[in-house]
Amino acid sequence: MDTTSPRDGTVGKALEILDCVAGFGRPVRYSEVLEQSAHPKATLYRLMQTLTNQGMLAYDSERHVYSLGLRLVRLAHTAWRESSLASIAAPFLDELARVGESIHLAQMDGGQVLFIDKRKTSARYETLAEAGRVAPSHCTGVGKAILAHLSPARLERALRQQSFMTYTPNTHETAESLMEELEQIRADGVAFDREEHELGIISIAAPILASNNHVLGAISIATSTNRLNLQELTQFRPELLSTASDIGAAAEAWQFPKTN
Amino acid sequence: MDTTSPRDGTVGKALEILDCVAGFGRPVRYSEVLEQSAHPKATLYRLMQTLTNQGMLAYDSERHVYSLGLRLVRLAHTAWRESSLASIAAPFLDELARVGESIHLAQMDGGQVLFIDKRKTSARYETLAEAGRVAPSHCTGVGKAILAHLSPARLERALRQQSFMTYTPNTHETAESLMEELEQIRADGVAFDREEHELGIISIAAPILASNNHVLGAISIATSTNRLNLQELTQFRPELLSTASDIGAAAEAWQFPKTN
DNA sequence: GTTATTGGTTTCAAATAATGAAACAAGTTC
DNA sequence: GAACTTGTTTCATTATTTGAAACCAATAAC
Repeated sequence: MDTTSPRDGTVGKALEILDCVAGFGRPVRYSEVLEQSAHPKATLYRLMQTLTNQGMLAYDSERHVYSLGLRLVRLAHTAWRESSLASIAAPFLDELARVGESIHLAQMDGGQVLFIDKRKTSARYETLAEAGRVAPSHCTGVGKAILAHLSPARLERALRQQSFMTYTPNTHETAESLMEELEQIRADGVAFDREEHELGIISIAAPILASNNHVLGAISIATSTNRLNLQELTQFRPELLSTASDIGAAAEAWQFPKTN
Repeated sequence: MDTTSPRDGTVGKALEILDCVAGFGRPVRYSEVLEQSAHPKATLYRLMQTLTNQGMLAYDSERHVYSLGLRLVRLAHTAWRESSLASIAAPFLDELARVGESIHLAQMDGGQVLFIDKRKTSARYETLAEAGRVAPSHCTGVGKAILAHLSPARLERALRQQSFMTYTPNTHETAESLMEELEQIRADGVAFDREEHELGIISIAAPILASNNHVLGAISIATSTNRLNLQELTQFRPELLSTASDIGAAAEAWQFPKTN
């Protein structure tokens, strides 16, 4: 699972470590990172020291474990506001949420689907726990919707980054089988998740396109099979498509204010 | 406004650039960063190239501007979940939110107050736009609550990082005047924001303490002077204190699950 | 109580990667 | 078309990163 390209100097290595720590999904000891990392003891040690210094890692001196630092949260705040569709799409999502099912907004990030925003049916508040979550693209509605509209070059690269892990009996297992469906999605305009990522969860997704036909992201309406079946989910198709197109148009129009 | 310590190698410089880009609060041109940064053209150029490569910056090739990259959002997701009080505090905040005023959860990060989570009175959903926001600590309720319980050494360092910018007529202008109030806060148990950061906004805040008396963060109940006055806000004092203490206890008890 | 073992930290010469002055492109503006 | 402004590449010099090995501290084994 080699994520980043090997040669990007010292900062590349440092960031690789962040990914590694993130990958554990829990605070980790130095030695655990050492096992994963290809670097020798001393090198890794100093890098992690630097990262801790810089607030990118946090060190709990009582338990001797590292976790990701809060500086990331501070930076992500800005990233989210500026570099994602979230701020533009927010009002449209609010509107779409009135269908009464969960809404997702996602963008592509390194072959994976990165959830940028969400509207939930339940009233429970959620914050960063929701934004920032990642999922594979070959078995999610938003993922396939985006893949289907990628340029051949980008698609090829994205596919190479897929693991094609099988999550459910419905998951695509090969690039070929996926490609076939992508063709159909391109023709149809919407993508379905037919319990491909998680049994019991289905969704209908539409790509968000800029005028140059560049795909910016995707939105989906997701539900559980207990509530609705695919047939019933399809009824939201018009609203979904018009919302997606509205967001695309808004993104197009969005020019950051002339200087400051 | 020199944020990070000078000598932390290449990664330090790289991260400094991220902060710089974040500081603009909007997409920036290369030359704008160049002006701010002390580095020569070529150096900065390559660093930004690397960061872009790594997904820490995003480059819009049409408008020739950089913004913070989505990789940060992905990483921050994990950081937020693990390295902050947010996940532990969430249920307690939900409960406290029933007082009908806004609730904030904050931690200290580099002398500033970093908002980690929030409950709003209005039903409007908010995500990363809320978590990740920063504010000065010398003029906010949560900030002062935390400062008051910092060890002398940490307090001294935190104070050195304060700009003591005057936001309103009520803002503390000197360390001395602030220190005096901190003493009182320590005795009293809660801190007030008396329209020190923004006119019309007041809050009552309590520190979240671990058993070793280490301060982990703070929570506050904030409102506008249109709704309540300081006197009325004080009525929430018992609930605020007991919630803070509950969160502290929960954080104490929280041991990440034995391996995975 | 001594001896391994494991986990973490420091040293220092060698190797590599970062540096930055300057030349070079590619637009813009005058 | 000349003078800017802005962004990109080159290349010898320099400084930082590197990593084997030594070291230290704490725990486990004997």
